[in-house]
Amino acid sequence: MKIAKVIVDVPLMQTDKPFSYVIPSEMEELIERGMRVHVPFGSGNRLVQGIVIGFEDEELEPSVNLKEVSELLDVEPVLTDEQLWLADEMRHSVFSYKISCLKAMLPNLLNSNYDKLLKSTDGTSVKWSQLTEAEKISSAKAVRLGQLSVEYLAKSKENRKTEKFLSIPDIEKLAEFEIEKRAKKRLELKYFLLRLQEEKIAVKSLNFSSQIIKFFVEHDLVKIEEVEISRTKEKFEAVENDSAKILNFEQNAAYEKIIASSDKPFLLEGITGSGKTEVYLQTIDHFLKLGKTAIMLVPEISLTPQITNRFIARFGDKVAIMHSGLSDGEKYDEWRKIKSGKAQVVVGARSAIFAPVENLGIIIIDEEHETSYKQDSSPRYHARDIALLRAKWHGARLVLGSATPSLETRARAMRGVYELLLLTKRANEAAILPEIKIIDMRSEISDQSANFSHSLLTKIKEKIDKDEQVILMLNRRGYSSFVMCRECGFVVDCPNCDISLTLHMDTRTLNCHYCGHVEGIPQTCPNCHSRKIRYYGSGTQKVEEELREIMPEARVLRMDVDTTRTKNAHEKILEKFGNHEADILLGTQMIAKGLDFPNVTLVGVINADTGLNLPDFRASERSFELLMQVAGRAGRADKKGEVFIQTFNPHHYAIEMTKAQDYEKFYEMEMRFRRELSYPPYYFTVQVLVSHQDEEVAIQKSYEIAQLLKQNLTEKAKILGPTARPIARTHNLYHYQILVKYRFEEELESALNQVLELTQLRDNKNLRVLIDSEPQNFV
DNA sequence: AGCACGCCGACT
DNA sequence: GTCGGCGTGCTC
Repeated sequence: MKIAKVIVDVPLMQTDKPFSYVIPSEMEELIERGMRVHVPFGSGNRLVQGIVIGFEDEELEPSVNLKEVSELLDVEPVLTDEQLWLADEMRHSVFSYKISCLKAMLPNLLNSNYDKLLKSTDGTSVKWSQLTEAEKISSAKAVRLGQLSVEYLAKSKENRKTEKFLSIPDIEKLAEFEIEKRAKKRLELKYFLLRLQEEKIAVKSLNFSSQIIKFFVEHDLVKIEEVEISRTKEKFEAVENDSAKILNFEQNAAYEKIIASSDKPFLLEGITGSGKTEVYLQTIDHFLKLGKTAIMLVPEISLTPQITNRFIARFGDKVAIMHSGLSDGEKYDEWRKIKSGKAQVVVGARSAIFAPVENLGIIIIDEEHETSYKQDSSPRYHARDIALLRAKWHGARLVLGSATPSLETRARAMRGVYELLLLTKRANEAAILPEIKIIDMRSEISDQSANFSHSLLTKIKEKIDKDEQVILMLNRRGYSSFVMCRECGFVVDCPNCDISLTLHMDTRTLNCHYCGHVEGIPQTCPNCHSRKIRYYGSGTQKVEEELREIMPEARVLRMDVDTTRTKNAHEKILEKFGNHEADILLGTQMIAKGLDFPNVTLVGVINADTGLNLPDFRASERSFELLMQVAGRAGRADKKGEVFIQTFNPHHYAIEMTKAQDYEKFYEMEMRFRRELSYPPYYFTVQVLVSHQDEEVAIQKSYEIAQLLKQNLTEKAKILGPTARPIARTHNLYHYQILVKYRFEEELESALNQVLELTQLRDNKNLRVLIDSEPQNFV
């Protein structure tokens, strides 16, 4: 008797282990590791989805009565052996359920309901769900033999995009077929088809009515087939081809080293404009030529057409793009394209690291310092860790690229764990580094404006007069707009969370960013009933208003969460700005990344400080990275760029090092500080977050947990807290956190698992415990 | 999560 | 006497 070990889709601690099911004999030769199944689960035998992770020949515990697998959901495995292994490896660090790890690797569509369409070579097709059990088995065998092809079908129609194509099975027959002279349209189509060069033509591109075409179909003169088309296809057609550029000496040295050895990962550290992307493109090309595949990770926020088009231009339809803007159906299309081997280059955000490519040659993580590579919900994996595992499995290269590497990465490069490759020159040698000016807002507050210094305003005017463009960044971290009464100072707070509500001008509502609570904007102060209640939209909106008042002649484009909510809004704004339909692009962080507008000669940072004083040991690092990055937007072509940074902390080292554009010095200073305070990269960190409705319970339990950790860890581990979270209450829960700093703790994993076990006790029913290894955000 | 088993209160 | 309250515990 053959038995399947199945991980069921019931994300709970008690069910987080393989369950054994008997494989019905007719399924025996079809079932494989990595396939999805339906199995009866629990006393009610409700059907749940599960993933087969292995087999046993004998049942290990004959005492338990095994049930049978009800249904095989796949004809070929949706998860590879490598992915099953990745899930096992991941689990040591993410403290999540195995099923969650597995599901993170599948497109959403496969995690929900869908059907399969079996297509035979003669064009007929049948839905899997309509087959009898016996037919299912014979069909599956036919798929194996290549007699049938299979297509997954979402239950909801809009997930699939097809187009009808026409082909001519027998041109002779068509030529000989007589059509009456008075049937002018039919004759027209006949001659059109006879002159046709292409093998297939899209029906919609023909200028003939469906009636006419139907006549040809009925006489077997033409064949119509419905072809699923990739939703992203249009994009490929619009991009012009591009070929490799000549590398400069440094770029070439980096290229040679990367292709030469896979001993250790590379850190490609190159200043803005040094041509990292060209190195990526050429190394990828090298591996493609060897018949291998590539994964290129880019932060979600920079996954703009400007970036993706460079890959499409170079590699054409070998590229699959994966980002969160795609619908489930589109993501699924791309996944299939990769899985089938049609795409060999995957460009995508964090989750693209799981792309089902085989024969991986190289993984590149651009802007490796970006925190978005760490998922901030379960499973809390870091794409870099997954990349290391995959590179190991495939013997592939791993390249981490950045102008401002994270301290962790750079420190590893210094210790020789990674090989450091430096690009110190701009690829376009004419381009010079921008000049950065720090404006001390303590002495320069303009009487005209609350946000602009006199010198920045003057400079903006000067640039606009010269017909050059300006980018203005408002640092929104730790700062959002709220409604306040001018009379009594009352601020509207969220009833569930200890935080003020954020104003959304587009929907005219007050929203809580934590629990999603929404309410209307009050007309009078709820506290003192004064009418002097004032508000502004997003910070950017307020700045925009000010700008319009001071400089009515300037054309301003605003880019923030409010203006980019709709699909493609992002792209449209950038396109407009690129066409010089505006003089000023005003936005939040999202404008700092990867944009390249040659006509931009001034970058202004309105408020450099907001991120600086956050209660997060990475606050300086983040600010420095962001400022360096936004500074890089100025003067990328032959025009010289200028950068104005407004700050109330002009002597903060993150600001001073930005002015000097000196990563090395910043690295040194920041490392010293991290060493003194025992933070990464000198120590590893893990955070335990304890939440409960009752604050007393939350406090008490978090002390218990801290105690448990102390008992199980060595004296060298440093346990901070428990302390209340910066926002102590959200969703009506009180949050307390414990931070463990450690170097070598063999018992850490088991101690943390013990903490999780605690939550299983009945008196801890309402206690929520989250474990986050190497947390990236403390606010 | 679901679902059943189980052991106490107010009802035809 | 019994219907049903939801506390407790298990799921191959």
